[in-house]
Amino acid sequence: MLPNLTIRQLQTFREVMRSGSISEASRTLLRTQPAVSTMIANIEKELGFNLFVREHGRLTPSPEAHYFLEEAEEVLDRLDRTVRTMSEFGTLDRGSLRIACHPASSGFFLPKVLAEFLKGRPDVKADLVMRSSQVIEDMIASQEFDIGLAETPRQRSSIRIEPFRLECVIALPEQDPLASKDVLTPADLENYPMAMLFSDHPDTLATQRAFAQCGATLNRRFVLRTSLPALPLVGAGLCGAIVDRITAATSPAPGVVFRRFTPVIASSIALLLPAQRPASILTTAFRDYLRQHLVQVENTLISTG
Amino acid sequence: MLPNLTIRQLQTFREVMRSGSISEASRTLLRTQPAVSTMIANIEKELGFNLFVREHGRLTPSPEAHYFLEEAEEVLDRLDRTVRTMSEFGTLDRGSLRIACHPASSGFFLPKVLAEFLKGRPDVKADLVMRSSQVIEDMIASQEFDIGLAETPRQRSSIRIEPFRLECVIALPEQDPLASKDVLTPADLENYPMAMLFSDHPDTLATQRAFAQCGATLNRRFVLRTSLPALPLVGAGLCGAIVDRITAATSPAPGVVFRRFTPVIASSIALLLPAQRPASILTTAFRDYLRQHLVQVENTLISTG
DNA sequence: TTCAGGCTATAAATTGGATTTATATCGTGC
DNA sequence: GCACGATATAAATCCAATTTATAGCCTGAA
Repeated sequence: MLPNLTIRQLQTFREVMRSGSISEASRTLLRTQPAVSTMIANIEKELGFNLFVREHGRLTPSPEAHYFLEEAEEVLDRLDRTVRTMSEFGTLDRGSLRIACHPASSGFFLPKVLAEFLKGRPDVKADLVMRSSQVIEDMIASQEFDIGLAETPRQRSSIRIEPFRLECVIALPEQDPLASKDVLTPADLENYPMAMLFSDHPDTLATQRAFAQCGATLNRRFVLRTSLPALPLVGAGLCGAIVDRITAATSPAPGVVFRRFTPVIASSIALLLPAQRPASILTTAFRDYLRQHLVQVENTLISTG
Repeated sequence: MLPNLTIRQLQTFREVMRSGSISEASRTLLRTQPAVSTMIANIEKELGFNLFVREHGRLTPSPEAHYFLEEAEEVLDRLDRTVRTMSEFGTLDRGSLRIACHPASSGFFLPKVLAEFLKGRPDVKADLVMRSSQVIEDMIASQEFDIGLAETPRQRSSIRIEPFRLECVIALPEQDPLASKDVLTPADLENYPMAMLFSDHPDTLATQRAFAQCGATLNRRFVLRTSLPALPLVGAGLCGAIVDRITAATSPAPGVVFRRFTPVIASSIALLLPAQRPASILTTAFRDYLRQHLVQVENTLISTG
């Protein structure tokens, strides 16, 4: 029959060995002398042999006691490391984040949010990748990644979706006379040189529909893969641009002003989370943090400068 | 404030993770379901975060729970090894013996006793050295060695001494007419060729005194450092020999018979143990075992063959 | 739909091991 | 010889773990 030792027994034994005395140990352990005395006696009973030789009312550790001390220290140290590590999960000081984001958020928005979130958490690992929205959907469904930010996909049982409705805005050179208006219409932009995304993109399609409905001519001067490079073009006075709200809210854009547009062109961006499996504490915290920032972008009014 | 985990909590958690269910775990742990349920809840409270997501009355482990499982297994394994090792001390299956013996016991007696004692204890280490009795005394006093067997030294506070009085015997060729006698006297051995130890040795001195007292002539044909090589000389019919009891009792001696001698020449052999420090369990057991064998040698009658 | 049977959670009662309180014994040093 | 500091032991107490009892929830079968 093997002995059955408890952590408390190991701690008590260690302290008795360190101090060389039961009374002394009882003081540092904030217990009474009999408590320690009986606990040591119980350990000895469990082990089946004595750890100390008692003579003249003093304790002398046996060779086995010295060996046991080394073992006990290792067990206690191991447990201590575990406890420390586990409590770091609770304080968000440990863990890993696997984040997949779509092009528009990958330039400034997500890096900024992530940087803020990780400030002061040197032991948190992060894996941040940029992919097309379709690919992100699969990466979340397959649980390769913990959090996705992409254009809202159709409902799938393997993904939890939190959508945000973000109006696109018009970027204009700040000197342009149109910048005096709060809200622009297709008529205002009749034949105005514009930078826009590729033809397939929903925002492009929606813009074309808006112009067509008003009978206005859309002048697509620049075709881009992402909105970000439009900003320097606009800043240089070469064109205006239809820009998603995330890019507009976070990217540096000297010499550019943003104005609202009617009819509203809303891109539906969503937080994607793997369904079924629980998220880690860190993922949950970052999800909350990210959501908060998205809500903020959603609610920020575009004001006339 | 760091959490304070117990072994029982770790064991319980591990079982819940393994079986994937509190009810199932409670069965294998031979406890009731609420006991396990509250214990898991308490672990979560201590850690400060949940390890399982409860939905539909089922548990799903969080990523942190998987990590915690690995940690818990390591702690438990470490403790398990400790417990196993410590209980081996109790069953004498582990430990080390450092034994120093004097020449007479080093040839056959101590190796035989040690071999018997270690039978079936593959993990016990032994260090057996042969030294002069004076050196052994110091090696025990300095606690370099655990057990010494040597000629009885004077009292020292750093050594505990257990003396044994062992009569020397006469070795004779079995064909010799003297072999018919039970007890020999110096007169019987008048001018008989003898193998003996060097002149300084107490047994040699005592023998010389005995012969002198009887006015008998002692014929020292062979002078040896130990008694053992005397036996083949005696067996070959070249001489008789004064042999210490330990050598006589345990060494193979074909063609040799042993007879008592008066006046008695007694060598005082002693078990030497370090004072002050407690002996290991294994040392204590071996000391008992060795003592028993010494008593046996002490009490064995030399019978006429 | 309902019912049986699986799961988990919670409250209250119980238990048992750890702890405290109280006391005895032994040695050492003054 | 006596105070002091050590350890051991017994009895009382306390607290955490466990059991008992119960309720809620979901699933699958009738």
